[in-house]
Amino acid sequence: MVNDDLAQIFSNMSAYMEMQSDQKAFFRSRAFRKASEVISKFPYDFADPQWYTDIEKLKKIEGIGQSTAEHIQEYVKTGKIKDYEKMKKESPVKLEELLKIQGIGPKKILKLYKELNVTDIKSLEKIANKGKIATLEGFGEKSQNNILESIKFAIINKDRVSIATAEAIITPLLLYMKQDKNLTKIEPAGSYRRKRETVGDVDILISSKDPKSTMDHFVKYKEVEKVLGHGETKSSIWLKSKIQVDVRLVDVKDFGSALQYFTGNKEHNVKLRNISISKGYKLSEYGLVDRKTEKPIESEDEKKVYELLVGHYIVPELRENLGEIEAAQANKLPNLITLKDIKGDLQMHTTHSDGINSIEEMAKKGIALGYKYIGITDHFGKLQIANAISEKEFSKYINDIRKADAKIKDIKIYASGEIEIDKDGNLEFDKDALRQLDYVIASVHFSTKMAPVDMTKRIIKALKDPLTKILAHPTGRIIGQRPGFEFDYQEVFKVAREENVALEINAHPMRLDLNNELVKMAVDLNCKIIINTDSHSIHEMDYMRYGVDVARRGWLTTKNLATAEDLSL
DNA sequence: GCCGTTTTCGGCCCGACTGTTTTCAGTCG
Repeated sequence: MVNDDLAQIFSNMSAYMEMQSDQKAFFRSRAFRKASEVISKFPYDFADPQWYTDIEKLKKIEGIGQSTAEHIQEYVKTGKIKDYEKMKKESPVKLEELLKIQGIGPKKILKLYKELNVTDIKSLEKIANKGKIATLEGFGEKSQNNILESIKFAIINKDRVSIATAEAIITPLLLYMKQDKNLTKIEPAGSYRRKRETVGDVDILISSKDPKSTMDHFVKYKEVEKVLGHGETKSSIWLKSKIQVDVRLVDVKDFGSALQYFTGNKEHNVKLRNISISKGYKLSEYGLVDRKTEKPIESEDEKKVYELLVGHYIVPELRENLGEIEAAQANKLPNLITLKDIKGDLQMHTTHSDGINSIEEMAKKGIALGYKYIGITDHFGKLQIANAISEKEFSKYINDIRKADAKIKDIKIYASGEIEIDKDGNLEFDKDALRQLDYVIASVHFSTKMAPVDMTKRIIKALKDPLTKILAHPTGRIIGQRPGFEFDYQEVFKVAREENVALEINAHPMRLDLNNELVKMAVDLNCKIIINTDSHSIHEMDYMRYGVDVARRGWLTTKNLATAEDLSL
């Protein structure tokens, strides 16, 4: 959505301003930051004419004034903001790139540039490896190591975008491709089809009655920045949104085996090919053929390829060579959950803390999604920036939820709160207040660099508090920005099971935490898993599907999917 | 740059944490 791009741009402009030292720039920086926050949470698409064409309407949004409103208009119309382009051009450093490194911000970047001539990640890494950062005033040995570690993480995650971003880019491209009347089949493949949490290049498989004209149509897509390759069976484009898309054209009769091949992953395919050999076949993107007679067995229908080789169809989400092939052979594939199995959403924020919609609005959205219940979980205690609920504000908070619950008949509204687990593993809020809630959702936001053994103790203690019913975003990772903190997952999961605490899959596309591997571990340990969106607005409640994708990739069935009843709410 | 007046200027969110210091600046949420 254009809002996400705008939010990112204003956040970057804020950083550029912060690099200047005068008072005026300081407050401009704050204004940009505020605008970025407001835009990122805004529930309607600015690209919709009813918003961007009406400057007075834009200015009514808190935090957006004349200048920001004009910038929004400019961006929707032209795809660029001149002031921002100017900032980028005039800056001696690649700020956007360097800001991805944890622990350094505009001020430190400026210092690194002035003292050591650091201009991008590459020069930063070089200087850090030479040990020069540790000698700089305000930096030290630890800062240097943290920078190096963060660089490694940033490099690994370079050029990958979240599944939600990829989806927003690919969906209109698929629609555009379908306008071509010669196109007979189209299906995205690769990690995108497997619903991986991040996507590098996107592979799309197509068939056409007229390959040449369909490929011409593809490379003429209006979002193309550069055509990287243009042939009759394979073309590649680099989109303005900085993502590469490869299209492969195959004969309709080979579509199934080609789709199988290009969906992967690699290890899964290797194993499948070995199985085909042992059965006297040969499997490639051109079909399943008899090894001796070279006679084609099956090529058009992917499902049949699987049924012939391993007995049952394996859905793309499971194709990671994590036991799915053996499970298919033994007729023990899990009956994976689907979005329809989700009966409610037990983590969301409202205007009582840092959300932008009211309790009633969230409830109505819940009804529209067909939910039986929702849980309001505003921030409590110390998180001042999140406008957390203080002990003084508590009674109004809980009363408001009870009132809304009494008023709105078609959905149950639970009263809860997202409570910080302090360094020692205690829930950081007045216990008498917490007891009035229907449940407590506990999570870690601070002091995340603890030794794993201490973090394990800390979380376990919180799980053993009888008030805790859900452990939210257990590892705290933010995709592409920071890895999760480490602890003894098995140990923590076992305690969660014993204490009947559900482990959360946070469905926000930047979190997806637990990830699929940890979901599988938790499922194997027979833990209860809950999927919540952690929404800060009604439109984020639609993120549930990303959480369901992770759950499916983690082999989750309804047996281990927690409901309100399971948590005895 | 935004906002709200005391209406065209003056004030603007804040606490914890980290790594660096020995009282603090920068970062983060």
